[in-house]
Amino acid sequence: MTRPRICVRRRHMAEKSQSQHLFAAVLARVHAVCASLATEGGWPADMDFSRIVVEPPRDASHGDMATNAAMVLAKDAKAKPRELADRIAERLRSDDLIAAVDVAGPGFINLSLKPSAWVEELRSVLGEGAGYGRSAIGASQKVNVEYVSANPTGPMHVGHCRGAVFGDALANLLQFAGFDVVREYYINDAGAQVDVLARSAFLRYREALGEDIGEIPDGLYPGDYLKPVGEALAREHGDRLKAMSEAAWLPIVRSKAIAMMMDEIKGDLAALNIKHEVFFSERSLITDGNNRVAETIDFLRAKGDIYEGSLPPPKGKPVEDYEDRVQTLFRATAYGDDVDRPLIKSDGSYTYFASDIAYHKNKFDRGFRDLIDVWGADHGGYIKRVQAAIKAVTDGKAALDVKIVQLVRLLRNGEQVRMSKRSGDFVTLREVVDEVGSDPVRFMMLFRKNDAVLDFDLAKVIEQSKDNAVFYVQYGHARGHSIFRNAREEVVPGLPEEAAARVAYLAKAAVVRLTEPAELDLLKRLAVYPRTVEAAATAHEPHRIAFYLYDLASEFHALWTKGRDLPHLRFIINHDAELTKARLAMVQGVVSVLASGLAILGVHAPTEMR
RNA sequence: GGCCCCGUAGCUCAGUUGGAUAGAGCAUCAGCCUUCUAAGCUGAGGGUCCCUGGUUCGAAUCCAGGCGGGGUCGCCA
Repeated sequence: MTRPRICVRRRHMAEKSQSQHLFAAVLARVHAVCASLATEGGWPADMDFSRIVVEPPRDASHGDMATNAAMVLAKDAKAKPRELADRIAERLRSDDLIAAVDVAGPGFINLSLKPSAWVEELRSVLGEGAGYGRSAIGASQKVNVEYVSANPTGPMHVGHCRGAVFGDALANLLQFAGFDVVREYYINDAGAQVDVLARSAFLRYREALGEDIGEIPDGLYPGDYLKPVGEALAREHGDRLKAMSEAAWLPIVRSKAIAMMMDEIKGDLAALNIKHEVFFSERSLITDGNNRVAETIDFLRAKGDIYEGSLPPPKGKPVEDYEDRVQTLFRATAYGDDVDRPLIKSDGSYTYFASDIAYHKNKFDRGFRDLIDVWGADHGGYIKRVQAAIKAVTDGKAALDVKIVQLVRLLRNGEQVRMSKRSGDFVTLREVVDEVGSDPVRFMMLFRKNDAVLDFDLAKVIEQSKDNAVFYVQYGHARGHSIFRNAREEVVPGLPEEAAARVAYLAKAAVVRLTEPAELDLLKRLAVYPRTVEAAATAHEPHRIAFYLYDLASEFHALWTKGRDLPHLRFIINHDAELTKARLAMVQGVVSVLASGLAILGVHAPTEMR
């Protein structure tokens, strides 16, 4: 999936964000050195610096940061990588942030920063508070994130959960990275399934009026959740609907049922801490004054992307009543799809795909160039055709990234939770959230790449042990606050309880007293947070935040534990208030970043754990 | 059969968009420990990154082909 690269803009933004965090700051200095070497050495004017990166080396013994600048530029500069690296290294040595520079391997430049650099970064963490890690790479560009979009024919079930949480966290992440995000839900209220919903609700309506409706017939929705709809209809309309023809009552019942189902779905989502800004009705595409599906088809027809023709029979298992017929087709193959796709069904109504094209065109018309859809694994085969359609309908000016979330296997103590065979009786999202709470659901759904299948164990996610990543990370945050409480009683009585006041108080601490290697390691971990945010946002991968938080919590817990054997490493030093305050400042840094990351994931950051 | 996704330690999974000697947790083994908040800690062993070729300074990562698992394949949404 190629996303639009707006190079000029991007470079501009990169420069703007350079002062925002340490890795970007060092990258800027590497750029500056290379630029001066370029003018002196007469390197080609169009040399590409964009491939230069500054990143933490995998092996910590190589220093704090490494850059590939020499290897990337060697060819264009007509120099050997090692020699070029030596020249770059020589100039970096005089930098005030950098303590040591050496050249290794094929031409890596390894940098060790002065301890003061990390300590300064901690000052930034405290200075920026909740804003630390916020990025400008989004450049306020509009992004539409469409997720959940469950059919309004019943409550949400567990299957919807992962996409809902993923989409929501991704939206949070993009917002934090400086994008102008709209969270959107597409209500499929136009297909045959909502007519089935209406007929099912009508039965419940008759039932509410005292009629014995017996068994719900096959093909209708049997769930009890439609009973309140029937009752509401009976209250509002009495028995008047019964006298009407189906053509007359169906729209009335349908819109009532859809409205009540959407209320229920919104309640389910609220239980997971999810709120969309836009609920877009599929039906509104054709009923809202003008028929936008027809308009879109005309638009494509004018471009020559629509024709009447027949398709080869589907491969795979033979279709029972396959009948070769001429139909209205979108020339998807011209835009990278495998076959052309029908837009109008044999009964004359639009296919789902036809409305979907109009819907995505509508997003484009609303000013979005960056579209993200979150779908379930069973929709993988649908990606190419929608991307093809968007290419056609926007002249390639908008790009759609489809994030597929894989299946979740619901377990309890290692045993798969089976859904009952009786249709209509499924495990609802609400049941799961009620049982384990929203935090474990959200965190565990995000503690895995979206395209890998996930086991979700109802028993394990509420365990309070190190094996449970949710607990482990939240406890890190709570432990920080516990340390504040103890410090207030023992050594630092003036430490404010209120967060902003405490941060301001600790920002004045003598952080230069943080000199222990383990402490500096923790500060280094904090310093990669902004970088992690940017990388995760660019890749559309919120799971990276979850893994980062786990690592940060782990390092924090480890340092705490070291204080048991080595009392001089404890955060609270009774005879030294100044050192204690410096360490509390570090703890505050950890607490701030944990809170920030958890907020992106939509998980609470508790100040104590029962 | 076409297309899409996945394949990394015994197990569950990361791997910073192509970087250096591939990492973490669980499990196993060996020591230590009983706390500033309840999660114990430190270390060790453990690898054909599914296979074969290609691209280049450099591949778990990109490309081609194959193997294995899953999903999907007119007029469902």
